[in-house]
Amino acid sequence: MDDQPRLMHSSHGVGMAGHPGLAQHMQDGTGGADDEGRKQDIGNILQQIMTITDQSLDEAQARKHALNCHRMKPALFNVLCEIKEKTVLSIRGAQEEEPPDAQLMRLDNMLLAEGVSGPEKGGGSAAAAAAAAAAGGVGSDNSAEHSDYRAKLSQIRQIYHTELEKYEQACNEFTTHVMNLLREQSRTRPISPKEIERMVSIIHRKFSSIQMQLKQSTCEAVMILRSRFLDARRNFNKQATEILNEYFYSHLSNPYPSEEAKEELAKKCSITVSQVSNWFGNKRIRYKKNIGKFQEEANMYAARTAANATSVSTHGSQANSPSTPNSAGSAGSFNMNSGDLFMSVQSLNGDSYQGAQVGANVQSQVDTLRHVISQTGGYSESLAASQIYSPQGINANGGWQDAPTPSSVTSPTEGPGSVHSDTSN
DNA sequence: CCAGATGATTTAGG
DNA sequence: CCTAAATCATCTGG
Repeated sequence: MDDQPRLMHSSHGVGMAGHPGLAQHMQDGTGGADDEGRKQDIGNILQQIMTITDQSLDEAQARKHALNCHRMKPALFNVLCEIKEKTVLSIRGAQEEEPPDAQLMRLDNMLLAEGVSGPEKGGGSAAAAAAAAAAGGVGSDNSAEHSDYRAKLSQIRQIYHTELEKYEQACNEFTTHVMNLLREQSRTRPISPKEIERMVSIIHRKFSSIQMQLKQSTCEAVMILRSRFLDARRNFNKQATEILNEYFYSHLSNPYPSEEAKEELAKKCSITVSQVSNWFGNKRIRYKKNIGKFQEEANMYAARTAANATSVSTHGSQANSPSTPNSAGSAGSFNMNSGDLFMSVQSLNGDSYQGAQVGANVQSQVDTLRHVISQTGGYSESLAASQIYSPQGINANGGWQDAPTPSSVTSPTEGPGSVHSDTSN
């Protein structure tokens, strides 16, 4: 007798832990003579409950059937329904519609963007390529490197999909199982369809939280992969850098590519326009900061473009041989930035003055030539006097930006007529 | 490990 | 929006 409570709380979770009220009610029955008998009944019931798991299915079924056919059953059922309605409503009230999880959406978006959760077929390589392009692009020469990335990515994708499928399947199985169970039980206890729905949504929530973990770890894996394979090679490939540098040094007087020019460069380098912008932004600032450091580079590109643009007057004999770029002198003059030796190119530029369409070409060549000239020691001396070189736009207080008004500076040589020399592009 | 290089991002100004 | 400038985050070579 006094081991009943122990029984109640022990074993199999079949006990009445969930219904303390019931137990209480049973025990605080009216005292008196029949108390003993009542306890006996309760003991029997509990005993039955405790052994319920030991029963065979048939037995249980039979018992259930017996219960269903009990004459008092409908009445009892109604009472249960009534009680339930009261309690369930309060529960329902607390039940919130789950707002779409922002975190989950972010993960989903990312997986989609990475091509992990996208369409299975073809999505793989295409998405990988897209990701690659987005990640910094890269041109032709490293497609081999990307195959590795792609392989790993598709591996991740495969794992992700199988896991996801497994989860989904498990979820569905479990859901149908629970639903069947509930439906079955609804014959003996009141269960509204709403409740089933709620149960299902709870199950789904649980499973989706598991899915979220899966997505999260997949995202992490992809991120790691990316940083390993793509971001790691955030250096643009050599060719791209070359193209950009070429443009930069051949437009040194005004290294601000227009939108179209940016697009063109982006296309040529297979990078994005904003990457082109970034590159030029960085280049300008870094060039300006330490012009001396870039001399060698400048010479190289200047020489190259000058060589390419042969048709111009300045035979490349000197230009073609960058020689030792060690022109400390010119570097010095670059650095000094005193501001007054700028715009002097106008004399050269005079030719282009008449035709806007030629202007751009000429200007760029002037730029490159200026550098070649500044570099090739011999010239620099003679021409330095005539202030040919020095990055024209760069004055003491800074950038190319405020350069275009030569009148503001001491340029006694020319009239303001030929001003807009660097309105190339 | 460090310093330098380099692409990206942030901040502030126009 | 674009830019300059500062700064961050990584990668790289010594």
